[in-house]
Amino acid sequence: MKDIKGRLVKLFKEGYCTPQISKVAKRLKEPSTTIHYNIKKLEKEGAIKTYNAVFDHKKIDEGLCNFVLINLSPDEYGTPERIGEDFSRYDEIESVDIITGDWEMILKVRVKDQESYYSFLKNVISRKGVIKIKTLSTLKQIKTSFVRL
Amino acid sequence: MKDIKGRLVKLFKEGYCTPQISKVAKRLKEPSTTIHYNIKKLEKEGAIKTYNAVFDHKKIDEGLCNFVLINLSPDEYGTPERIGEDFSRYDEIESVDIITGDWEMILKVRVKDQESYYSFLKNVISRKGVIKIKTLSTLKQIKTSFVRL
DNA sequence: ATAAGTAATTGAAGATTATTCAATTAATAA
DNA sequence: TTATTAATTGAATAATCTTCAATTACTTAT
Repeated sequence: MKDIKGRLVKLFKEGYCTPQISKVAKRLKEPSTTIHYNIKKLEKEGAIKTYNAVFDHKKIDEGLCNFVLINLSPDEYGTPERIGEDFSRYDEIESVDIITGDWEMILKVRVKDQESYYSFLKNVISRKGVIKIKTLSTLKQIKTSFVRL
Repeated sequence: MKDIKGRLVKLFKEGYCTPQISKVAKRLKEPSTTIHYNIKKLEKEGAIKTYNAVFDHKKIDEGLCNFVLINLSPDEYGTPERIGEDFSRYDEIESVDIITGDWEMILKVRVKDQESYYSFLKNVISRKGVIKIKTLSTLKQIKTSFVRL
């Protein structure tokens, strides 16, 4: 069999979706051309970056979700973006934010289980520039990407 | 004029989008009926919850993004879900997670500016059962909802 | 206040895409 | 092996998106 599922998940994480103009038109009780015009405008303005799927991650082998707080070495204070950009390339990382306070960065990481998290921590997150890590492990998710689960 | 923009944003936060079967078919070099079949299967399994838009929140009056760590009173240890469910109803809250460690819950909150955050903190987040709050303020977002910005 | 210019809304037509259906092939279990 | 179920596919239909031209609503400068 062809592993279509895995390839679909990969594509839908970042895009390959589109708005349903006619459904929106019916819901808002406006002509579909008006809806079309306004959506294109939002896209051109850059207000909408893309359209993607929201998963039940338990069902796509990403049952473990952790928030990861990161301290950077003082050498990196000037360029936390570079490290953040590197992290952002991994499919396992849902979000990367540079923050204020006791920690410089917070990641949201989704993997299969503790074992794969340990391996991801060792091989990806622990790197030059990262001097301290604190993991907040998610016990239950109630809302994600503005979607109630 | 009709405020179509605001209404579109509200709908697209939670859904009203759909996969682009023909684009996926071309990309994966499979017949579109095969793609269609596999997508419907993922939806039936519940692996895909919905399809939605990913915004540049700065451009939709949600320029301020904060992670909020919450301590609950011991009375609420048994039912953190109830408080989480209540929070999840607010459009300003992108995610709600119950976590391990020093804090019981973490929220991701998007509002216009510091003033509206202060008001949101006072009127929504500070409530019976919440005894301590710590805000991690986002200085720069590098990736959100699996999308690099 | 008015005119000129720009932006937003809309209906009708055409282009593109999703969906259904029936048939074939592949996988699984007895 | 054989029976049963699941997955893949092409052709036809149904539905949707997109374009275009026209109208209406806003904005700005005089």
